[in-house]
Amino acid sequence: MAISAKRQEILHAALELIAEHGFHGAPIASIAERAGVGAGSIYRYFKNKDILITELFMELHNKICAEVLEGYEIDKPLRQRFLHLSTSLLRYLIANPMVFRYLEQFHNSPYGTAYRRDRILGKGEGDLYRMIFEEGAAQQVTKNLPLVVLFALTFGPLLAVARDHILGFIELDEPLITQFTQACWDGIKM
Amino acid sequence: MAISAKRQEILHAALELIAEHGFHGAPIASIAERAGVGAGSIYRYFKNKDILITELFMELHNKICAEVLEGYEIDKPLRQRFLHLSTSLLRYLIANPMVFRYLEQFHNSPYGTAYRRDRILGKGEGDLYRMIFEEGAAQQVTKNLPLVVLFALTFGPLLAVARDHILGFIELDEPLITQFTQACWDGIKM
Amino acid sequence: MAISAKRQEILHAALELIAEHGFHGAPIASIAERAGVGAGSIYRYFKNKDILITELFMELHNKICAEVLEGYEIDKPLRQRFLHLSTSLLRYLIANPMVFRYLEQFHNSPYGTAYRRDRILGKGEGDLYRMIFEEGAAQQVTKNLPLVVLFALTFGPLLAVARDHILGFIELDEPLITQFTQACWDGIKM
Amino acid sequence: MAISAKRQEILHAALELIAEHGFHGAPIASIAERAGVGAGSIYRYFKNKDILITELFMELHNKICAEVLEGYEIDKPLRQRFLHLSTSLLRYLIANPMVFRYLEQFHNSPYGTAYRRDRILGKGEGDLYRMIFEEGAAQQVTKNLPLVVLFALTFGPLLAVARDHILGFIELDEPLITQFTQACWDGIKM
DNA sequence: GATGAATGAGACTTCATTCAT
DNA sequence: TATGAATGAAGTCTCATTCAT
Repeated sequence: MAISAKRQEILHAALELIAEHGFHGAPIASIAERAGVGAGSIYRYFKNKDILITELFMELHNKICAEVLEGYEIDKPLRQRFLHLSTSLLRYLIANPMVFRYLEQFHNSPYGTAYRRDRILGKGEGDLYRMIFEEGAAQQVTKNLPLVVLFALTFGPLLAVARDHILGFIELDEPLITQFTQACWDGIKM
Repeated sequence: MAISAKRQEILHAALELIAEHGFHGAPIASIAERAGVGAGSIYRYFKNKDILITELFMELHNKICAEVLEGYEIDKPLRQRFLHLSTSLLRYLIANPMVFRYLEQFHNSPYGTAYRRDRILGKGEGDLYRMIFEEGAAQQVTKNLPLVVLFALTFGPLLAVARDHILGFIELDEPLITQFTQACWDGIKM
Repeated sequence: MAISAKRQEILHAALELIAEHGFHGAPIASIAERAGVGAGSIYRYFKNKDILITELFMELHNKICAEVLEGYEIDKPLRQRFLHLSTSLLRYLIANPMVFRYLEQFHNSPYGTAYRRDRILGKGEGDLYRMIFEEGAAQQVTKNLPLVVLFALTFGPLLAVARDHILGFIELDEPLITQFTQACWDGIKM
Repeated sequence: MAISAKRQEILHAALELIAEHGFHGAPIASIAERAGVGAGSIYRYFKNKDILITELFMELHNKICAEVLEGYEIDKPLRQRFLHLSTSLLRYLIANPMVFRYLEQFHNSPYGTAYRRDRILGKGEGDLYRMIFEEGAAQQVTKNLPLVVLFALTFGPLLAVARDHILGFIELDEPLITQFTQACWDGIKM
């Protein structure tokens, strides 16, 4: 197995176990077993469990940002840009339920606390949303509310609906995704 | 100490510790110490830790339902009823940050998974929202979307904004609460 | 078993194992087994292994100081006081070989490093020796050398000869003890 | 790098690490890193860690013996020979603190136990001392005590004072070294 | 020959739960 | 009834040693 393949194997095993059973259900021994490596080997790739967990988060985060940027056109109208971002994000999350559940676990844990503020501050894909909200406020297209509130009106429903889809409470097909993201836009538009 | 006072003491201690430090930071020994009882005594009131945690959730849940119902008038217009429920709920959560954080911990843990479906099925205060959405759809006042999606459009932003307030990212005052709940209504209204 | 009896049992087990096999040969599990308690129980009496080891040292140290003071008469001539202390100490060490070997392990470990300076500074029985050396220098009875050197001339041979006795290289009987301590006195006297 | 240069590199790295941090602070990986070789390579030169440690001891021991013999004149008077040996040994130890600390670590570990008897039996430089003590007893110049006791009276203070110097509790300069070794002689002379 | 990735036994420590007092 | 000491399974991490490259 190539050197970096093993690292990915470990990250993948951690992703699956944590997504499925939470942090409690993912002891190092289980991660190692599922990854097909010895328990001690994990420590060659990650200094400790915290770092494994945090690096996994960062990889997933980067992946999502890249995904959402795909096809994003910065000179389109605000509404269209908003819908593009939200639709892409939602599609990605429900297509990758493990990623979604991992991120949920992560943000609701001591590990993730430090990274919550980042989202607010607009690291990553948040920055694109922030630009939309700021332009929107200037042009009186979106509501003149604090950024934090607009983020809540955007990500709150999106994550909730993704969760419900993944838990099987609803089946989000393309028409529904479209209707849903437009409803989100209704929430923030002037 | 009266028998049921001691039970409340234990629940309160658990609430505080779990809200503040998560489940990891709330071993039985600490809960007992903060409650001012012996560790063994907890097992007189609760068969095991899981049950303590679940019963605490149910008590908080009931408390919230009762709180939200306060002043609820079923024959007011849909919009007004929606705003009443959402405003009350949001006010309660930010006035009781420990409750909020406990519920977050709970829902993002193996314990809470089983109870997520309940919300969807309309146990508790969800039932009132459900009636609003169903009436709204019939009268073409609210969007004709699946209930689950409407729930997401309602609770998603509300919980997100409550979290941001509690984490100190924003200060929700009355005017902002009003603007915010109206924005939520904008999301679901036709 | 009385509460404090169990603590003593643990200390005794640690003493034996460490004296016999060194720190490497005394994992918590073995100490617990020899003490006849569960491994976890040790942590009820000692916050961690370091503290167990340090507290054991302090108990032994205090015991030795008490032992050596037995019958010590501060108004006797310097030589007699020196011989009393040294003889008592040597007798105690060879009568309690485990104690001796524990102290040797302790002083030659990261734990003990911090306590070496104490001896120099005259904590414990060292203080009595220090008084002898200072009076001796003033009266021109003992050599006018730095305290540290006089300590080395006193404790160095004493510990060496105790070790050899315990390892079976020599059998120290009373006459030999007497001759030996007098030789030590010869080393420091003017 | 010549084959035996690599072996020396490994021994030197082990010496430094063990002297500085004890056996706990000298895992094979660290020794290899400091020696500039791969971890596995160490096993080409030494069957296992125990043997590396033991061989290092033997090299140091031989070095010391050679050093002490330098300028030793077997037909000088006993006192002069004693002072020569002790002064040389002490000078060497305080000039090579790593060597001293390694030897201390070694002797106070499971590795070293087996080698303590050797010293008593007069391997190495001990043999020269033994001759002095035996001649001294015959000529009634030194005390008529068991060899083991005379060794203790000689090496005990010497090692103690070397340790104190290395730990910084005292600064041994030439005059002090002279005074000190004479005091040792006072301890063993008739 | 040399390397260093891989291994897994074993170390310390925590904690839910039991039970004698 | 209430207590809290006792337990031991389970978790994280280290490290001597091996072996494929």
